[in-house]
This record gives sequence, structure tokens and C-alpha cells, in this order.
Amino acid sequence: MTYNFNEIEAKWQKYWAENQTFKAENKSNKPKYYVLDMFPYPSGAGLHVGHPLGYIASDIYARYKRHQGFNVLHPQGYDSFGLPAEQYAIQTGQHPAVTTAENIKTYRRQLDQIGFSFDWSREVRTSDPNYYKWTQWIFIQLFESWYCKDHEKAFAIKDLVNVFEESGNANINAVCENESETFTAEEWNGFTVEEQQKILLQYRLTYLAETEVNWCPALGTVLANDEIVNGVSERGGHPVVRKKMTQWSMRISAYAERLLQGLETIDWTDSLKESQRNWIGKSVGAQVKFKVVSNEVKEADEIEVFTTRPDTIFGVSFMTLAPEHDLVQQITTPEQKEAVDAYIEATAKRSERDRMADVKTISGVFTGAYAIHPFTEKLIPIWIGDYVLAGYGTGAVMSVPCGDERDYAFAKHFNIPIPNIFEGVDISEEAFSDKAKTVIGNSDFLNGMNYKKATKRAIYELEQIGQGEGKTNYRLRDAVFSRQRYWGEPFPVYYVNGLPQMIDVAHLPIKLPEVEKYLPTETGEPPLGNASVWAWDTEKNEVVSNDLIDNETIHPLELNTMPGWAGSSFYFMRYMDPDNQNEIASKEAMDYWQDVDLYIGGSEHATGHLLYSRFWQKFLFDKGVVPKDEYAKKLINQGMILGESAFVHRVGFNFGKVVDSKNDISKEDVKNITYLRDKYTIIKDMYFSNDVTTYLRKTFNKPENDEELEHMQLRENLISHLLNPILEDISKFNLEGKVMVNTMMMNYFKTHVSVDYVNTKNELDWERLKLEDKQYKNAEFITNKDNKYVCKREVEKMSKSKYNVVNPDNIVEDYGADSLRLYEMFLGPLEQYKPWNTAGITGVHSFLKKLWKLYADDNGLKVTDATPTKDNLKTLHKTIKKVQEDIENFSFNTSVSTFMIAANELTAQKCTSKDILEPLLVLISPYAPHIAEELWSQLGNNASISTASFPEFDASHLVESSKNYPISFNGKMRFTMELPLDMSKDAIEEAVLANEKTQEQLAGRTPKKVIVVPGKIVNIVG
RNA sequence: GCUCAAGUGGCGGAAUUGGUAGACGCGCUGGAUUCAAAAUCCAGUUUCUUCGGAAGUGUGGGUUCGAUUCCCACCUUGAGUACCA
Repeated sequence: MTYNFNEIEAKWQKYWAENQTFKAENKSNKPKYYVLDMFPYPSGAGLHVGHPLGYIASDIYARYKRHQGFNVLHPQGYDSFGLPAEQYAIQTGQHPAVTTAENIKTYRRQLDQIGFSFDWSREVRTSDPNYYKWTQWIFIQLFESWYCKDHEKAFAIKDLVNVFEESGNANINAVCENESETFTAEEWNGFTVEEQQKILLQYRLTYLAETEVNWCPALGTVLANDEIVNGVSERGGHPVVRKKMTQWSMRISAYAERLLQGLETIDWTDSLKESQRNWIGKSVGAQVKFKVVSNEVKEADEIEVFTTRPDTIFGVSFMTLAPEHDLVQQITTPEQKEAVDAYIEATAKRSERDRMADVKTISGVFTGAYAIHPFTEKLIPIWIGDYVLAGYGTGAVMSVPCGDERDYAFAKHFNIPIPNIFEGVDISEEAFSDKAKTVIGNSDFLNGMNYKKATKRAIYELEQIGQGEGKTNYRLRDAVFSRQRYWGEPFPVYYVNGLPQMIDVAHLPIKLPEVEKYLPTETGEPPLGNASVWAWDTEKNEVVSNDLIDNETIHPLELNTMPGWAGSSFYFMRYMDPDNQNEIASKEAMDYWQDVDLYIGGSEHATGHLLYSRFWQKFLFDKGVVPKDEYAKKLINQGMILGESAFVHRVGFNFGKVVDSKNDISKEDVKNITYLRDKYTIIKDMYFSNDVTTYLRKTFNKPENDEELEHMQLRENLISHLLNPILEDISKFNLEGKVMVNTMMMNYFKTHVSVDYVNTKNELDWERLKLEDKQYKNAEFITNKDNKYVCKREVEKMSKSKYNVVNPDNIVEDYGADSLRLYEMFLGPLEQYKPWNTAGITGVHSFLKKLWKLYADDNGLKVTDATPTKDNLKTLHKTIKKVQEDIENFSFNTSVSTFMIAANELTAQKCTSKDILEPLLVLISPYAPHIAEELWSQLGNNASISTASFPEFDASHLVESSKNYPISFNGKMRFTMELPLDMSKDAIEEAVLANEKTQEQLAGRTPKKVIVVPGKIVNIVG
């Protein structure tokens, strides 16, 4: 009986599928546990060995929890809408649905062969209409909701309408586009329906807003900012125009505070929480109004600023507005108009990128206008400067140069006074921004106060005079939700007189229409503009041909689609009840499963998916749809597995003209020299083994031994091999004596070569490479003295373009899924980035073979009913303890070591006892389920090992009677001594001091102190 | 610049509350087995060493009987972020 892993693995994968071993029930008396992997996007390239890392970890945990008696939900599905499939469709004309289905098939095959315990009966795909029906449904719910700041909760828009009808909006404290706009009930009731709808859009949690995009008519597409250089397209140099487009946005900003607070309640990694906190960007301060004086404006005009340092208000010596600020045109004086306009034009020309990249250049211009300080009533000059961002706060700042670095630099640059309002601080060289050490001075009623006190008082005083109030700002912006793409969820929206209307949820899903082309239309409409059947019939309630649009009963449908994060923002809830036709999931299912207990995935989603999905969850919680307002209790980021790229080396020479040449150098010669230079700067078809390049790189002026002599001899041979064709060319062009070749300073080049041709000893199979890759058809490979071509290796991200992708299919075929699973875990801590090195897999593979041999040999099963020895039991229980701790700490790498130690010990003990070997299988089964199932059934068990319960740890087997004490001198261990554990402190000290080795170590000195920690250590000081 | 994470043999890494640094595996060296190779098994493998020992966890300090572990400063690498008032 040998360990035939291919056969065993196929057998058990079939068994699990046929018996639905891992199907989770929505009704159970067992406690629930929900283990979730981040949604994969099924790319055309399939899986590489880095992808399954997190899946293996979550699978181990899921299997462990089953052994612990939990009802485990461990689903999998596909985030199947997305850009790559669409790009592929544009190139090949193949429908994205077709290529996506193919890719999913590959993914599924690859996942299946690794032996995951997924409940595939719950699979979802975001591109499936039965799924995106609910994406559209949530969108409609958001549209029909507004956010009440008093209750910190979303409510139905119809409740808001009721309030408007009865008492206007005076008593409404809502998150709203235009908070200052007020109306009475009479006014509201007098508005036309259209006017009312426009107002309501300002309150809805998803809304339409005009956004500027870069449109390139020649390319027929929208371009991102980084695809435009100097106003023309990066590719082809076509003109780009700015175009306003109406886009859907999500009012995620309403949830900023709750998204921030919620982080305190969930066990996610600190770094991930930190990025979300930064992204939300809460700052607490005050909004302050400054009255403006200028010949051109009425006294009533005022500028609002946001500041986090109202305590420094007496230090204001100027104000700065963003160049785009609305008031700039109004307040600029005629004398300054020219300068201001020129500056605005100059900054407008600079792309967003330039402006961000160039932080150091200080620029700005005076508007000629002044503001009045709210307390001192002094005049404050108003400047504009592009260091102030239009989009943050109010787009204006009160500049306090003594307390803010940027204000300081600006003031210095333009010679604006820098009044000091800090006590005992020198600000002649730099601004002072240390809040903790702040003592305010020179500031009237704030004098002598610290930051906290002064801030409170300043806000109070501002409120008294009606020129300011405490205010909190968030950096988090509303999320644009429209994409000009084909392969995404269509919006359940049609337009009447340009105003969006929701399709009734009863008619969902609105299915993605067929189009001829996946590109935007010639008029710049999104790809759905190509659809001929894409209009909504409000009477028949169905999608009809565009020809029928009459804007009476038949209206055009929305042409944008939803972004990638739409479908992935609630999939974890849908898994609870994926076939439900009436709800996202039934109440019973949600009440049972509640939320995700463990979520594993990459950290690249920190501020995208993981923030948006929290937002949707909170919204759905407000609406009473889901039972929890955070959907994942614990989240672990798996680290990336890096690839070991392989490189081949080429060399080249530098040419020089001979300076003191007696020969004249003709124009023709120059041309020929240039030709030679191009040809030999990098010699194209000659590749050098990495160790051979050292002979070229290193020279010995005076070789001192045989080795160095040999080195120089080899070098000479190589150089002449390289030089021969060059010398031939030189004589062919009659350039002798006119040109010289530098053989000491050569050029070295390295190129990625596919790791498929490189073995674990870094040797390149160049013969096969020449045959299979036409790039190398005529290449010459210079090998080392063992006739091997050695490649250089470097650790990089695994990617197709670096030719370093390792496919799990080959690994599974050669070593089996259990070896792959164990090895991925064995590589190192789950969260850490680590390089993949296929060579090391032999270690875990031979462990599995060794494990097998504990149970069976050539004569069959060798497990007996022998009574376990003390040592057997000690090994088993030590292993139980360690593995259980490891799994609970997600330290899977150390469990693999523990299994190896256990197998080594039991082999040495010649253990055959079933009482030991049977529970050992349960311990290993989460990690290597196939071999565990096989041996489990060989031992006579009929049910799957996944139904077995985890072995109980019994500490009594680990009790020892003596301890091998380390004896340290001044903290350094010098020798060990075996002593009984029940020996008293004094007796230990006595025994140790009596030992002759102690006397040797002391060399006559008297110990100053002896530290005895019973059961741990003895340390002698002296 | 700021924030976060991490620095231990040739390599991946271990040391869970401060208590024998280098577990386990790869690689390497030697040996057994074999016609040979693969596979398997055994022994060794941090560095230096006068073979007694000594030094040693990025660097420099500190706390402690004792520090990879705690504190301070710095260096390096990786990730995220970017004029956020």
C-alpha cells in the first residue's frame, strides 16, 4: 500500500461532491460559524500559487470549526462583472458573458483540485440577473432614503416628504447638498413636481450630480487624468475636451462618523483600520465667518473658512482662497484683476497631477480685498493660492503663519507679517504646530490658555457674535457610482424630462441589453447607447425598443452601468440564502447566520470594497434588512506570495574613436562606427550563464594564484569569442586604427526569462527554450564549465509580464493537493509577504509519505490495538495542544512543523497504536484532508472524517517529574543540569553550586546572587 | 513628508506572559543502499576559535539577575497616503 496521492485526492473530491459533505443548513441546533473568502474575480489567466493562500487558511479554519461541532457556512462565488472581460470583448468581439463563463470554469476546476470544503450549492455570480436583481434593489432603496443627523440613521424619503408638506424643511436636520436652502410647508406645496424632485435629489442617498470628465472624440472614449499629457491624449496625441456628464453618486459621506466609530467594534487589522480612518479623515475644529470689505462688494459678503485651530485666531495675518473659489471674481479689485486672472489661468492649465506633484513651489496672488478680523476688527488681506484646495472644507483658509507650516512658507515668500501668538516660542525660523505644548499669548481673552481651553473659548466667543461655530469635517467624499461601461449592472432607472425615475422593484431585474459594439457611441454615450432595445414602457412595465420612445409612456433607460464594487458590497448576505426570489435572504436565514465570523482576503481592498460594503451594510441595517450594522467580526489580510523571477544575461561593448589617430575619420566612417555601436552596445543573440558573467565583470591586474590565473585565462577566451565578429566587422568597414573597443568597462543587461524553463538549481533548459520561444531561435547560450546555464533569481510580485508565475496545476499533479496546502501554510505567517520556491515542497511531501508509513507499509495497514506508551501519549497530546493553539491564533505555519515533529517522534517510537494514530488524523485533516480521509476510512470509519470531533487535550500526559535546568552565568546559558521538579529553591541552589562545572565557570569568584526560578532557569551572578 | 508593518544562519522561518536563540523544512557536506539514477535512511551544518571556549537576533543607548521579546534614538526595506487648513 503506497501513498498514491493523485488517486486518493480524486477519490475524496468526488466523494465530497457527491455526498454534499460541506453543505451548510440554515436550520441547525449547532452554533453557527461563517468563514468567508474575499470574492474572486475570474480572470482569464487562471489561478497561480499565490491565489489559494487565503482560501487554504480559511478552509483549515472552516474544517477545524466543523470538528469543533459548529455548523459552518463556507461559501464561494464570483465577482464576475468587470473590466478585463470587457476589454477582451472590445478586442475580440466575444461576449463578456461567454468569456466570463469560460474563466469561471477554469477557476472552478482549479479550486476543486485543491480540495476546498466550500458549499458550492450557494455559489453566486454578480453578473447573474438573479443576483444583480438585488444589487438593483439596494440601489432603489438608497434612492428612496435620506439620512437624518438627529437620529444618525437613514429613513424613507416619503417620510421626509410628509414633513415637508406639513412644516417645510426648517426642522429637518439632514445630510443634504444645500443645507442653507430653507422652505416652508406652503412653499413646498406650491412647488411643481419637478421642483420638488430636484430638491429631493439633494437628500437622497444616491443622487445624480454633474461631473467633469475628459472626453477624447478621436479615440471615442473617456480618458483618466493620467492618460492626458499637455492637453492631448497620451496615445496618439489627440485633443481632449472637458465634458460635463451627469453621474450617479452615493452619499457615503452621510455615514462618515458611523463608519469611523464602527471600526472600534470590529476585530480587523490595525493597519487596515488605520487606512480607513485616514480615508475618512475626520478633523474637528470650527467654521468661522470673516466679513469682506472691498470697493466692489457689499459689506454683507463674507468668507467662510474651516480651521482645526480656532485657538490661533488672533494669529491670522492673511486669508487664502482656492483659485476656483466662487467669491474670487466678486472681491478682486480692478487693480488686481489682471494679476488674479493670469494666476487663475495658469493654475487651471496645470493638471491636477502637476499640482499634486509640485508641493514645494509657492505661488499666489493678492486679490486687493480685505476681510475684517471678527475680534480685533483689523483688516486682513485676502490672497488666492493653489495650496488651498477647492474641494476640502470651504475652499478657504484663515492663514496663521506662526502656527502652520504652509501658511508660514507663504507669508515668508510674500513678505506678509508673521505675528507670534505663542508664549515662550521662537518662530523666527519655522512655524510652531505642537498642540500639546501650546500656550496662547497676545490673544486678548485667550491669553495663557492651552490648546484645549483656548479652542473651546474661541468657539464660544465666535458663537456669541454669530461669526462661527464648532464643526467637524471629513475628507471622505461621496462615491461616483456611474461607469461608462458595458459589463456591469444596469441601473433600474429611466428618465422623464431628464429626471430619473426608479423602476418598481416588482419588475426587477432589468437585464443587461445586447449591443453590437462594446465601445462608447460616436456621440460619446456609454456602450449601452449602442443598444437598440433599451427603453422603458411604463404601461407594460418591460424593456422595449428605443424606436418606441415617445416620452409619454415610453422613456429612455439609463446608459451607465454600476461600478465593480456594487455587486461585492452585499454578497456575504446573499450567501445566507442565495436562491431566495423574494428577498436578499430570508429573515430566518439572516437571524441564524447574522454576520461573518472570519473574513480572509488581501489588503488591497482596504479603502475600496471594505469601506463601501460597510456603508451598504449600515444602510441596510437602518432599513431593517440585515441584523447587524457591521458584517464581519474578524478580518485577516493574507500576505502576498511573491515570485522568483529568472533572468538571462547579455553583454555589450562601448566604442570609442581613437583620439590620436593618424588616419582621417571620414563621414562614412562615423556612420559605420554608429552602426557598430548600435549592433554591439548590446549583443542580441548571446546569453551568458550568470556565473560566467563574473569572469567578465571581475579582473585581476596581477593574478596571484592558480585560481586567479585560470580566471583571467577564461576571461580572455570569452572576450576573444565576443570580439572576433566585431574585429571582422571593423576590418570589413576599414576602421582599423580608427575605433577602439573598451573590454574593461562592458555593458551588462538582464532580461526576464520564463521560470518554466528554469529548474530548482536555477539551471536553464536552453535547448527547449530555443525550440519553443522564437525570440531565442538564433540565440547562443554560453554555459559554465559544467556545461550548465545558470540564471540569476530575484524576488518580485508574481505576474505574467515577469514570466515568474507558478501554476498550482503542475504542483498538484507532481506532489498532490495536500502537499500544496501544507506547503503554502508552511512558507511562513499568513499575513506576511513571502517568496515562493517550489524546491522546498519536497519537505512537506516527504512528511506526508512518512505519515502514510506510520499507518501502512507494503503489507497493508499496520495499525494495531496496542496500548499506547507514555511517550506515544505525550507526543499526541503535545501535538493536540499546539495545533489547537496555532489554529486559534491563525499561526498555520507552526502547526505544519508540529505535525512533522509528531510524525518524526512516533516513527522513532515505532508507534502503531490506533488510540494514537486515529486522533492524529483528525488533527491533520483540516490541513491535509485527502490523506486524512483515506487513512480514516482505512481504519474502518464509514463517515467522513469531517464529522469527527476534535481530540480532547489531556494535560496529565505532559506532566514531567524532572527538568533539564539551563544554568546561566550573568544571563548566558553555560550548561544544563537534570533536577527533580519538586526540588525546593534552596536545594536547587545548593545542588547547582556544588556542581564542579559551576566552580569551573566561577573560576574562584564568589557568586553575588543566585536567581532560581523553579521549573524555568537558574542564573548565577558574579 | 506623514502613517503603518517588518529587519534573526546560505534560504523560508521558530522561540505564545522577558527565562536554554536558530525548532521545523529547504539547500549544502559526508556516509549507507544501488550497476547507475531517482527515492529512502543515517550523521553534520550561526560565526570565530589557541578546541578550553568566545561572540551573536539592523545600529547605538537604557531598564533588568536575565532582552529577539520592554523603553528611547537612529538606519534600512516594504506597503499605504499625499498641500485635508
